[in-house]
Amino acid sequence: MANTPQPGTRERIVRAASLLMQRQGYEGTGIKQVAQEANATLGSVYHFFPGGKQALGVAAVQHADQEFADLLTASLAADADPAKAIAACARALADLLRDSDWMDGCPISATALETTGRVPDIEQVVAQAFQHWRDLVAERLREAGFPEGDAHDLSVTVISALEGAELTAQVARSETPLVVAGEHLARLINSYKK
Amino acid sequence: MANTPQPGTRERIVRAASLLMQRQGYEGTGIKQVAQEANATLGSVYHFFPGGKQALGVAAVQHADQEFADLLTASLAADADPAKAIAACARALADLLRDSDWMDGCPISATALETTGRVPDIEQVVAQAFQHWRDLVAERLREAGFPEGDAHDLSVTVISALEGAELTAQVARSETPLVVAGEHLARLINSYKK
DNA sequence: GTCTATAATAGGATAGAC
DNA sequence: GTCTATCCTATTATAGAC
Repeated sequence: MANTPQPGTRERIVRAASLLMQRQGYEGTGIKQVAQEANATLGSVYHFFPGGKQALGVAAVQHADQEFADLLTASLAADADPAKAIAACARALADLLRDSDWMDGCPISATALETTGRVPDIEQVVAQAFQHWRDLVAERLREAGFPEGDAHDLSVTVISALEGAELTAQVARSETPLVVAGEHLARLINSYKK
Repeated sequence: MANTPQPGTRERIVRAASLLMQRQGYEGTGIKQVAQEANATLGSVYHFFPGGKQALGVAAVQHADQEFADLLTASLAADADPAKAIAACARALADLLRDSDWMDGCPISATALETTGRVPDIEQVVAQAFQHWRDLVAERLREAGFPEGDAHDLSVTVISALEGAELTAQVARSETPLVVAGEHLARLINSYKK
């Protein structure tokens, strides 16, 4: 079902770049390190990404975009009540964070903050990723009967709050911020119900 | 009243480092660039910070910690209703962000994400800063009559949500995420009232 | 305390053989 | 497509004159 036969070189490079940039940021990640982690050579990296580090950053962010979108889609579909689904999503993120020994937070936050206003190509795909995630939440809320305006505003806050809670949880090395944010978001969503 | 007679060299260096790391992150900021922006020489930077870049990063984060704590304290004191005060704080952050042409978001987020789990000295002062900010919010909520448990949980979510909304607003180049987060936080806080 | 010069290393990127 | 070698620049950090 899943499409993971054996990742080709290009895909290994993108995955390694995405993981390293998640953990160390864009500036903190070297192309040579990416090649090493991907079991590829520097020549292969530049073969697939003639645009250099920026092009690699763009691909890494797009990869992470889809990865988190998949997690979000699965979380949102797991419960008929979107409020409960989002609280469960926050707990799932807390589990992933703890299980990675607090290394794997939001896959694009670090890159986003380092490049915003300075690397237009990356800035753009980062903005698209956030919009993508908000759209998934908004659509789920509309499906559940929330009016358009409420669904939009809540989707903005849901993604913002999850971002901030993940950062906070990572820095504090504690699941609490994510768990509490999930509960508060559910409460907020329920306060708009009907 | 304010204590700004003429900043000495050390203070100019710390301020420049804090501003540059806010905008470009820790990894993206060079010591030479800090020296240049501070109108100091490389020798002066290493004179005041023999610990090198890490020591400079620690000082920059501590400076930003106090800076944001001052803004937060002023915002929280500006309204008798803490819910309204926090919504106003979010709007104030949106104004600052827009007025800086979306350059000046949270002063420590980028550094936090790049160094967490990798640079213990910086990780520690980042964690202290977040705790400091949460404490200010929690104390204000307790003052306003919220029970200890609610005040604690709400303070965690308030700082998390402001962090996430600032990141989101910066990336989207829009005040909306911060304004909406402020309104949602006020609504959440009011739902615990009494 | 300040300045310049420089060491030592790592970074992004390219060339060309295979 | 893959690999190695290399160029060029920037980076952190140090030395020592003033």
